[in-house]
Amino acid sequence: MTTTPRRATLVQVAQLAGVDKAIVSRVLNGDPTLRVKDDTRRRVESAIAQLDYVPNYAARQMRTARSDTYGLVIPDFSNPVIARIISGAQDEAALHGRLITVVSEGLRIGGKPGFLRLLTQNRIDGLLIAGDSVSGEAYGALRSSEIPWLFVNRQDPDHTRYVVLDDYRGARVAVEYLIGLGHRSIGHIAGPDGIDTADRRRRGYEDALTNAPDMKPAIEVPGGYSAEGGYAATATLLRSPELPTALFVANIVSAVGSIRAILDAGLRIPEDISVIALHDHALAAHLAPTLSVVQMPLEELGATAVRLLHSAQRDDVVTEQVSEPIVLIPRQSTAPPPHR
Amino acid sequence: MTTTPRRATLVQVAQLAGVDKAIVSRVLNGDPTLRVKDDTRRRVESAIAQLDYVPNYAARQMRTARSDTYGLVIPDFSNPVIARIISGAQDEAALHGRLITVVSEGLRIGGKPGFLRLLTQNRIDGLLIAGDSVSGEAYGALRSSEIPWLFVNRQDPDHTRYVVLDDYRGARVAVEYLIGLGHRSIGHIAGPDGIDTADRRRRGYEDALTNAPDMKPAIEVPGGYSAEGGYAATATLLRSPELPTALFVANIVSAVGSIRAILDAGLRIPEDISVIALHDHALAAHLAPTLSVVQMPLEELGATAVRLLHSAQRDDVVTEQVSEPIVLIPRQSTAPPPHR
DNA sequence: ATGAAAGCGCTAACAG
DNA sequence: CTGTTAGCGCTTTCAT
Repeated sequence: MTTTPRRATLVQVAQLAGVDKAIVSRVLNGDPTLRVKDDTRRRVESAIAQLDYVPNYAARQMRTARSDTYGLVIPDFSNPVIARIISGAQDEAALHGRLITVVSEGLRIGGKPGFLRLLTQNRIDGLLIAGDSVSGEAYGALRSSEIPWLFVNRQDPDHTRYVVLDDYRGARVAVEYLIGLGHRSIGHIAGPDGIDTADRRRRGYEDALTNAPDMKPAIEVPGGYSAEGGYAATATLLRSPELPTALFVANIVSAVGSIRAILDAGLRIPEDISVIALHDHALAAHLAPTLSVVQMPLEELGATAVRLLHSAQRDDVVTEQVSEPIVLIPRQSTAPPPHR
Repeated sequence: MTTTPRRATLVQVAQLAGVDKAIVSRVLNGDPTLRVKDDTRRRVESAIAQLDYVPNYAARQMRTARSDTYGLVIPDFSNPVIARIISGAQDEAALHGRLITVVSEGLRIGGKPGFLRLLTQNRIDGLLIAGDSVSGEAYGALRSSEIPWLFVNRQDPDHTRYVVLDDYRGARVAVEYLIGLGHRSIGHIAGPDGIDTADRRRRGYEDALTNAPDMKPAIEVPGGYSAEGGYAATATLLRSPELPTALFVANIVSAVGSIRAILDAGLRIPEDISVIALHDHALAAHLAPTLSVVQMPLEELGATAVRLLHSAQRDDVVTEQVSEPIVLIPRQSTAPPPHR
């Protein structure tokens, strides 16, 4: 039988250093009001090092009622757009010495949504919501909770606490690029009806058309942000009497479905029709054809969300937009329109 | 000034119910040795409901030295294979009333790897490692830590605590399907050299060839598990003197690169060359052409990992393999070989 | 410049 | 069947 070496506590450090545990605690936490002799401080620090002391997080959390952890609710880990938001948020939180606990919105623990567990059990100091389905009862629980929260990439029902991307500008950049290539008839495979990100992209598309001369009327088909949705919407759009020469797809995942619908219809990309999508991800550069995109600042969105959660007061109105950098990445899927 | 309603504590519940807090605690935790009058139990339960009482998690954690949380180290949130492992792990943990804290292996907090923070701060009751880079010093910290840990989809350096997929069988299923279609010359775009998942897939490929009659020799090119790697390896392979009629790609992400390399070379899929990959994800059904795959039980892998972590003793040797369900999903990218 | 003391909210013996 | 007790390890206020 080997005895498991019990982890050192504050008291043991204090004993070794020959001081009271209060001193050790204050040294550890960098208490600015603390005045100690250099020698004392050194003894404390060497005792900490010698015992390999690490503060007990649970005890500290209990005492301070803080967890140094933020929660993040996401729709689904398999969404590549969300993945980049998580990365940005986690890295930013780490800069503040904090962790992020990510839960998917479908998760249920003991019959209740998993994120409510986070909320009520004092496990987090703040909550970010990047999911669609926090509404109704769950939103009520949020509103009445004591911890700060913020919607990410999505407006909250009351439009008071959210941070979103500048989807409007992203859409304009994409469509104006197509116009610059010479396209005069441009269709839009939109996001789901009634989702605010989709609305902003749609307005960006429409305004880009309106502000250019000689454009054919807008053709919009809502497609959802899935490959299936993109396929179906594009198939529908391709049956329009007036076939556009270019397509702006609201989301890179639906764009994959779009591309297949176009190729399935016997059309070539970009010879017959150009395609550009919003958001980038690793695969876009390796699809056939490689996909032109407008890359949106998703990591920055996640990071900004953490910063705002960190600094904003519980009842502040926070309505931020992240606009930089928005980058056009032309690849094979866009070209000047065909002569007809 | 509104006074924030302080959350109810165990003592308040006990007072309201007219019993001692110990009783409340034991009712709450379902202590099997507890004998109480039904009436008492009812009073306790109604007091809990009335005060909307939720146990303070930090206090409980401090007292019990358990956090009801497992850690999971991943290479990267953007990896679709990893995403499904996370989902499976999180759902299984929820069934046991536990949460999962996911950290990417590159994360650093205060100059140290983020997962070490989890480990030393009593934040987790166990750690799953699905990343590549937990080795050397970090692995030492793991070995000497008191909490149980388990490698997922990857063998640990000592080959004593891991759960992996049956990559060998997945590979055989894929290759034997190609053989069944009539292919006699099959190439392999392999995973990274020296990674155990890649080795098992390679052996499955080789054995499938060996066990079939009239097969042309194996052609293997290591490609990494990235789209770039798949593109480069496939481009190399296509310059072989003996061009295979089918390709088994070790990973779905690299398969995207593979497809593009083949199309870029002016070959058609599946008319000139068939392609099948290991692992499925949502996009595979929407690539052009849609991609045939062998779907591996990634959610089950995550869930099994949690179950093993949960039940195995700290020093048990755990070397599990998850084999069910492995499902062949034929799509457009595979067909009988061309007549030559 | 440092120590003493109180207590955060909970669980687990043990006593009755 | 139920109450009492003794902390878990830490931070913070107040003395000295």
